[in-house]
Amino acid sequence: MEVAVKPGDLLRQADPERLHRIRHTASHVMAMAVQTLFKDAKVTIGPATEMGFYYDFDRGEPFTPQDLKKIEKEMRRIIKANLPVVRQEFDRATIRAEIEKLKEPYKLEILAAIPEGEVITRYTLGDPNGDKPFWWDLCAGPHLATTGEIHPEAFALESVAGAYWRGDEKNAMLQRIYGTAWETPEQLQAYQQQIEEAKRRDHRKLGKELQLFSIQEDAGGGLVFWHPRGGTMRRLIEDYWKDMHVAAGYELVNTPHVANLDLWKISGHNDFYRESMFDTMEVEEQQYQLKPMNCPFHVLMFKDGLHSYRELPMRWAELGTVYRYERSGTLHGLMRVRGFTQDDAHIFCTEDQIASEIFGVLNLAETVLTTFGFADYEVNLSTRPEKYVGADAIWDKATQALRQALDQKGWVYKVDEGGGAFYGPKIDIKIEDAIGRRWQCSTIQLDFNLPERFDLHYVSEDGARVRPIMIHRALFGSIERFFGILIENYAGDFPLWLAPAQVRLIPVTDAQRDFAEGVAKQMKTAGLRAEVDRSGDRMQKQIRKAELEKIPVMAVVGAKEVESESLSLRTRKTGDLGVVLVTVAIEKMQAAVRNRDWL
RNA sequence: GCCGAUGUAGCACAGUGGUAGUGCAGCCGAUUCGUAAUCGGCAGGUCACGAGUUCAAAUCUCGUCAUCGGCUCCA
Repeated sequence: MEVAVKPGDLLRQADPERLHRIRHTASHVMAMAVQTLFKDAKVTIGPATEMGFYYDFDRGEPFTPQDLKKIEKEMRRIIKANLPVVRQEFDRATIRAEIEKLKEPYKLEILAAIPEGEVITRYTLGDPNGDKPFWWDLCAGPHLATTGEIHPEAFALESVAGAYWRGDEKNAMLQRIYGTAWETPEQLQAYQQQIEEAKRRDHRKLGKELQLFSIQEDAGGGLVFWHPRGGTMRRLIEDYWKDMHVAAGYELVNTPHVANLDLWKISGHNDFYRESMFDTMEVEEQQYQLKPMNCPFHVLMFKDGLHSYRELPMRWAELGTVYRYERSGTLHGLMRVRGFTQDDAHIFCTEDQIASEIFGVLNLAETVLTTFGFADYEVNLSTRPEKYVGADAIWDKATQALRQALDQKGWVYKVDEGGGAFYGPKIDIKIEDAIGRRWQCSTIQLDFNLPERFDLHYVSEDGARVRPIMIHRALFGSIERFFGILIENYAGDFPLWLAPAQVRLIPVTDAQRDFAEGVAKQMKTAGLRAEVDRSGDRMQKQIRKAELEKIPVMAVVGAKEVESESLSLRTRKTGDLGVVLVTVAIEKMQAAVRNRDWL
C-alpha cells in the first residue's frame, strides 16, 4: 500500500535555515504565551529540533492537553499581533540585572554558563517602549524578523512530557512542551501524515495483528514471545544469517546463558557494566551471572588451547541471547527489551589482518542488509576517546586500518573524533527504512581490553607469544530489534521469501476443499508455506481475511480450476494474475522466493 | 528509575457511585456462493492486581504491575 502523496518529498522542499528560524521563534512565541497564561511558569531553554521545537518550563503543575489548546490560541494571537523580533547585545552585568528583575533563576544559570568573551544577546518579542505586549529571552538566535512570519496554520503543539533540567536526572524535573512548525500548512499536513504513516507501521500494533510476537505482563516487561508466525520468520532470518556467515568463513559456536561471576570480574563487566546487568544468583555458594554479553565466552574458548598464527583469523559467530537490566520506563516493543539475541561474532586476528577483516565485515554487512531491503547507510567511524586502554601505536594502526577498509569499500563516512569506546575504535552503520527513518544496527568494534584482561595470545612465526586483535561485530545488532525494524520497513507486507504464510488457498465452495488440500500438500512439498481456508466462508470473505492478514498470494479454487488442475492467482502486490496451472503457480512462487522478490 | 497519561471479553471500543454493553473474532446451525465482510443463534469479563472509603466501587483514594508519550540510556 503506497501513500498517494509522498510526505517526505514535500518536507524535503523546505528550506532548513528558514525552518530553523521559524521553529526557534515559535518556541519563543510559545514561551511568551505560556508566561502570559501561567504567571508561575519559569523559563529555561527552548531550542528548535529536527522536526519542530520545544520549551522547558519550571512549574509546580504539569500542563494538561486543555492547557495546550489555550497556549496554541494565545500563540495565534501573538502571531497575528505581528510583534517585531529584535536582537540586542548586552554586557554581562546589565543583562544579569535584567534577569534578576524577572526572577528567572534558570536564565541566570544559563548566563553563568556563557563563556567570557562571547557576545551576550537577547531577543525581544514586541516593543519595549510601546504599549504592545513585550517579552524577551536570553538567546543566541537566529530568529525571524517578526512573529507574523510564522504561518498561524503551519504550527501545532504536540505533547507535554517531563524532562530534567540539563538532561540530568539529579536535577529538577521540568515540564516540556513539544511543538512542530513549518513554512506552510501543506508542509505541516505532510508532517502529520508521516506521523500517521509511522503509526500505521508500528511494529507493536502489526506484531499483534499479524500474530508475530507478544510481550506479556504475566512474564514481565521487555521479554519477548515469538509466536509461530514470528518464529517462522525468525527461523528464516537466522537460517539466512547462518548460511551467509558460513559462506564468509565464519564458524558457528554456542555458549551458555549464565556463568560464574568471577568471569565477569575478570572481563571487567562487573565493574563498568554492573548497572545494566541482572542481579546475580547463587548456586552452591557460588555467584552466577546471567550474561549481558557474549564476548567473554568467546574469549574463554579462544583461551582453551594454544593457537598458531597459522590459524588466524578465527571468526566465531553466535546468535547469542543476552539479558540486560533496562529501566522499566525505557522498554519499547521489540526495540528496547530486557532479553535479546545478538547476531554476534568475534574475530581474532593479527594486527596486519585488521584492514582486510574489517573490509570483509563491511562486505558481509552490505550483502546481508541489502537482502532485507536496506541499501542506504550512514556510516560513522569513532576514534580514540580521552580515557582509553592500549598503546597509542596500536590505536593509530587500528584506526588507520578501519579507514583503509572504509576507503576500499568506497563508502562515505563521518568521523566522530574521540567517540570510540575506551577499549577500541569502532564503525557504526545506520540503515534507512522505507519512510526515511534511520536505525543503528551494525557495529564493528575493535577491542584492546579483553585480550589483555584474559591474557590471550597466539604463537607467532618466530615462536613468540603475541597478543591477538579482537574484533567484535554484529550486523543486525539484535534479532528482536531488527525484526521490529523489518516489520515497520515493510509495514507488515513481507516479501514472499519472508512471509510467514506465503499462499492461502481459497475454495469457492466446500466441493473444492479436497482439491485445495491436495494442492497445499503439493506446495508444501515444493517448500512453500501454504494454508487452506477451512472456514466455509464465502469467497469474498476469505479474500478479505487473507488481505487483512497480509498474505502475499491468494489462490482461488472453483469448479473450473479443479477441472483444469489450475489456480486463480491474486496477489497483494499486483492483484488478479489470472488462472494458471498448479505446476506453473508453484514454479512462479519458487522463483520469487529464490529472487527474494514479490510475486 | 523520574514526569504525565492509560489499563473493561481474543481484538477495537462504550459505560463517572446502584447487579457490565456494542462490533469484529470464536462456537453451533442454515446458506455452497467467483476476487475485500451471507443470515440466525450460542457462549465469553472476580472491569490489570492488592488494599481502603461507602449501605453499595469498573467508576472515589492509596499501593503494585504493565503499557503509552517523553527524560536518561542504548542492541
